[in-house]
Amino acid sequence: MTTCTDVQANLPLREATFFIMLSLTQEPKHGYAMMKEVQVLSKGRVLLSTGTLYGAIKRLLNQGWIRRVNESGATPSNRERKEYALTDLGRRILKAEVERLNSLVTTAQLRAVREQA
Amino acid sequence: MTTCTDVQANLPLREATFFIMLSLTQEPKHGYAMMKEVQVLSKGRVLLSTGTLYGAIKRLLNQGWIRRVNESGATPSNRERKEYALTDLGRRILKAEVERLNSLVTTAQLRAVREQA
DNA sequence: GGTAATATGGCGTTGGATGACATATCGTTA
DNA sequence: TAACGATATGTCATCCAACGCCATATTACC
Repeated sequence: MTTCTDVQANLPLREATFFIMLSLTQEPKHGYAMMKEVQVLSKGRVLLSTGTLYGAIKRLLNQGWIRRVNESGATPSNRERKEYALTDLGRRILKAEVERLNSLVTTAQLRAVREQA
Repeated sequence: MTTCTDVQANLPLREATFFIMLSLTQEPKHGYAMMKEVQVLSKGRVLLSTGTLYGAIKRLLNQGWIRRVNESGATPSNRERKEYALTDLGRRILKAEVERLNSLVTTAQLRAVREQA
């Protein structure tokens, strides 16, 4: 584990990372479910490859932003499924990122970015 | 020049790129001025290294997102200063990015990302 | 004359994203 | 029951933007 508890130092999040973490805000999920959720959350714009997804999960675990959640005792089958949840640190980072994003939008709109045409 | 006119395909922008382009929305600027402006726009959060700045300028020129602007005939001195401005494509991309960002914030806030503590 | 600010640029390294590949199970249906 | 698409997890090589470090030169000020 290589955790950096300085929230600001971990920003900005890349798009894939942002959506992966956002997909875990409500309840724990396993990888494949996260992939599908990201697709919905991003309105189809972000289609994670498995390389991105499982690479990110590995990294996020290592950083202590998500943690492994034990599936409730008896598995419905021997089909492998690993569930993950946000840690408190992860939740704080995600919150800070949303605030950063919000500030970005406000700044940009003050600049009145418009099409000339 | 390796221009891709598909605006959506060029998103998301990295933070440095976003701020560099945002610094050019009002009037043309030269590199060093862009660096200072980014510092202000980001409220001190983003301090570009010259490596990032001039690397980005080179790339943005190549992509056709910014263009070189001739300084008004007689230079005030022989001090080298190269000014740049957003192209129409660049402006469209920046606008699309702000919209993407705005959508991101809305989505995230619907998800109600809050601290538990 | 010295120092800080202005100004431009190259180069090697790092780290996250990506696409390709590999593997196995589950559910449906022909 | 065989085939097929969806579910599910993972590795690997490659790419690219950002970053820190270095180099260089001019301008302003004391």
